[in-house]
Amino acid sequence: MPMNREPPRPGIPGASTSGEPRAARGDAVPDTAVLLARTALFGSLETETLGRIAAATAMVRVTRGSLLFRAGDACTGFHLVIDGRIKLSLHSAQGAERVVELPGPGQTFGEAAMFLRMPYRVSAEALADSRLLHVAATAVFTELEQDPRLAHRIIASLSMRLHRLVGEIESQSLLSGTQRVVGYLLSLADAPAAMETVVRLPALKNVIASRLNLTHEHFSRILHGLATAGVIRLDGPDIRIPDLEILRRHSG
Amino acid sequence: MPMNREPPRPGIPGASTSGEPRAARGDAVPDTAVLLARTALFGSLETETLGRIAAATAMVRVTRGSLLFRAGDACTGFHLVIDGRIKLSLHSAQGAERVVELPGPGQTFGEAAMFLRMPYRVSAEALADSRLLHVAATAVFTELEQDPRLAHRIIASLSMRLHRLVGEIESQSLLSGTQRVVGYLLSLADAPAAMETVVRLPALKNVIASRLNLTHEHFSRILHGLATAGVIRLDGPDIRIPDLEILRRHSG
DNA sequence: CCCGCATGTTGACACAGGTCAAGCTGTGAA
DNA sequence: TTCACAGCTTGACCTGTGTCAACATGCGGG
Repeated sequence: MPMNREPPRPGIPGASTSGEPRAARGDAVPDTAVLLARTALFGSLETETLGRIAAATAMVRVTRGSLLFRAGDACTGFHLVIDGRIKLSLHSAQGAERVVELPGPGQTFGEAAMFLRMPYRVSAEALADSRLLHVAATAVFTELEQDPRLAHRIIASLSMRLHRLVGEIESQSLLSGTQRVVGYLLSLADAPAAMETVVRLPALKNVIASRLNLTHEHFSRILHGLATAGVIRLDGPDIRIPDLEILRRHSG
Repeated sequence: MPMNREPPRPGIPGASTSGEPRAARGDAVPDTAVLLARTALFGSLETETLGRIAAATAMVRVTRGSLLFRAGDACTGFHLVIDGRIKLSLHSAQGAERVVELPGPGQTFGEAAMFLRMPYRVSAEALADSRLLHVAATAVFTELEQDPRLAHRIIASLSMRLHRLVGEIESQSLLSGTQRVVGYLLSLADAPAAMETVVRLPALKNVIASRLNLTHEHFSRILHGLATAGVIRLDGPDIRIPDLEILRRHSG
């Protein structure tokens, strides 16, 4: 097996009954309701509401390389990543792939398709062995009737995603390849300090390249260009950034 | 003044008090509530709810070339186009422009910024003398508390927009210039008939070019390429499509 | 009626980024 | 230990699209 950059935590007891709603004693997975309460969508909801949603939530385990769903499949709910990494991608008629997003722990995906009651537009593949929660659409819809706060959250979350997608379009049409890479590296380095920062790419380089709408060859050249310019240093999957400000100013 | 492809209806009496919530007798503008009820957002809402929202709605008139708002401005509500045409665009630091959307009569914009309570991400400029309704955010928020149906509508509308934006990203990263132009022409020709169809570009060609992420020169060449290939015929702002199926199959 | 400017077309050329191909490197399996 | 292969790098080359510049066209205003 090739390099696996995000191995599952070593000590997870088998618990082979995947799809079980609530994790039991000793398992590394916290309570479903607790996990849901940590998301932007369900944070600070009433305990009862949360409980009912948790009851309609199932744990899903996917192994590296397996498909969670593909574009065109019916959508029965949305997903929350517990651990691992998922690749959301579009596919052209000729087979070309374009990675759209790489949700990791704490992130959700599939809400838009769920609320539209339309099939998925993207395919989802596990880049590492992953555990997710699948929240059934029906539960969300029934709670939505009752709780205006939940509606607020959903609206805010969708708007935020819309906002970010516009940013995506902006970066793709107005920025050069190098600028997109720089912007991406800066977005990974959430620390705003001017100190040396190390970022780890959340997936293999060819995946990141596609996420940035570049070929992996071009991405490689850009990275090495930045390295010879001295604004980053390459170290396998890690990228050392001596000074974030200098990198930010490096327009290309 | 240069060519104006979308002149305001000829016989609109002055009614110089712009910003008046409700249009009076004789004016070509229907009742605010009626206009709102026609949108996907507010359709089939209770009359009272609609009335309260209509009371918080103001008519806005903008002349061709003037800015409705620019990126970074605070957002106090969203807009519904009554007539005319608005250009929503992004601007790079170097001054390059990218047209994102061209909302016309019946279409809305600015919801995402409103719900996020964040400043606008795009600028809005009138491409023709236009009339719009501005719906105050406060009114939407208060009605949202009460009416779960409104919440549903908003969620559906945001999801739909998200869906379309993903399509935008797909077309930009997976399709060639010619394919994007063909796709755009087909989207303008809503008639699914195989009969000869005439579509009129909703804005000047340089604007459409930017909307498709092309230079106007390249757009011109693509259009003439399609014309010499025989799949379309050019006639100023009109484009005649002898057979939609043949155009659809024309990949490149 | 003519001038001027906005708009669009066309040509020559440049360049970012894609394609193809060869080779390197490190990890996992045998 | 060795092998095989996935991942990555590097080089040579190609092409789609952008840039720049010249010119056509047509509407609106003086």
